[in-house]
Amino acid sequence: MDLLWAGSDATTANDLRDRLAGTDPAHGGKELAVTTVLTVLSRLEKKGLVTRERGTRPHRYRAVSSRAEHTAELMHEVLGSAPDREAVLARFVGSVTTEEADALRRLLGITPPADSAPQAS
Amino acid sequence: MDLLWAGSDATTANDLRDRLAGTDPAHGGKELAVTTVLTVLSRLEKKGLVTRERGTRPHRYRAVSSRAEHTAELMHEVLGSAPDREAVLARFVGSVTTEEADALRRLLGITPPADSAPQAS
DNA sequence: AGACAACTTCTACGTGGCGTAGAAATCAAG
DNA sequence: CTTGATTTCTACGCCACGTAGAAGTTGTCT
Repeated sequence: MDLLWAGSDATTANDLRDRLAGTDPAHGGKELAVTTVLTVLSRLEKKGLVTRERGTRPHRYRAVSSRAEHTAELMHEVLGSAPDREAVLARFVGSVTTEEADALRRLLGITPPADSAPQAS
Repeated sequence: MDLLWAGSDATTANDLRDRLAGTDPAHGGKELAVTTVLTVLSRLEKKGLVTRERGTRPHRYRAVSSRAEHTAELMHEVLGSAPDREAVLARFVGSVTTEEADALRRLLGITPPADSAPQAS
């Protein structure tokens, strides 16, 4: 479902519908009904994951945060759901692949001073 | 629900029931029915989050993984659900508190050679 | 052995989210 | 104004969760 996003941006329902059929070979050509897409979009909007420009006639929908961002948020949320963050982090880094650990080190190495507005691209 | 666990171990349903009433002041003394606990336990078991010793008569239930472990697993799962792990990690470390970042650095510094069986306590 | 109490399993009801979609309302354009 | 595109409303099925009662099982006490 969220997967509908996964990298696209500002589109109309119809457009999305088509895009889905192409991107997702799982359905074997079975395109979803446009209304389905709309419904999903609406629900996502209600959850704050998506905004839409209500001005234009074919409303344009856009993801509030990129997939990566959203996932990161999720992770953070999950992490926050535990009483002992440290412990969790410990297991987490323990279960992470070498590459991931590497990436983490790199990312933590630079020690970002604060946080900048995430650049699209 | 999972919260029922959160640190306990090998207990019987009844025991848990009581423990819940005590640990969770949210209910205002409203203890759950024992069967409720049992049901939850069963469902958790079905999901593999809990095992039980079926030998003893009051079956003893035990969490398969500690809360921390489970949370870490979840995080990992979430992380894995994205195509671009690195990007996610980047946002993640970006959104993490200083303490957490600290902990991460520490944990990554030691670079554990492999993983050892997680010791209880 | 028989009865009783404890324990577990089965089944169920309500809530809510997701995937899907049809019917109806709305709105822009010809 | 009629038409076609677009959005909203409503709905159905499925499944998970929280909660719990009824029934079955089993250990124990007399």
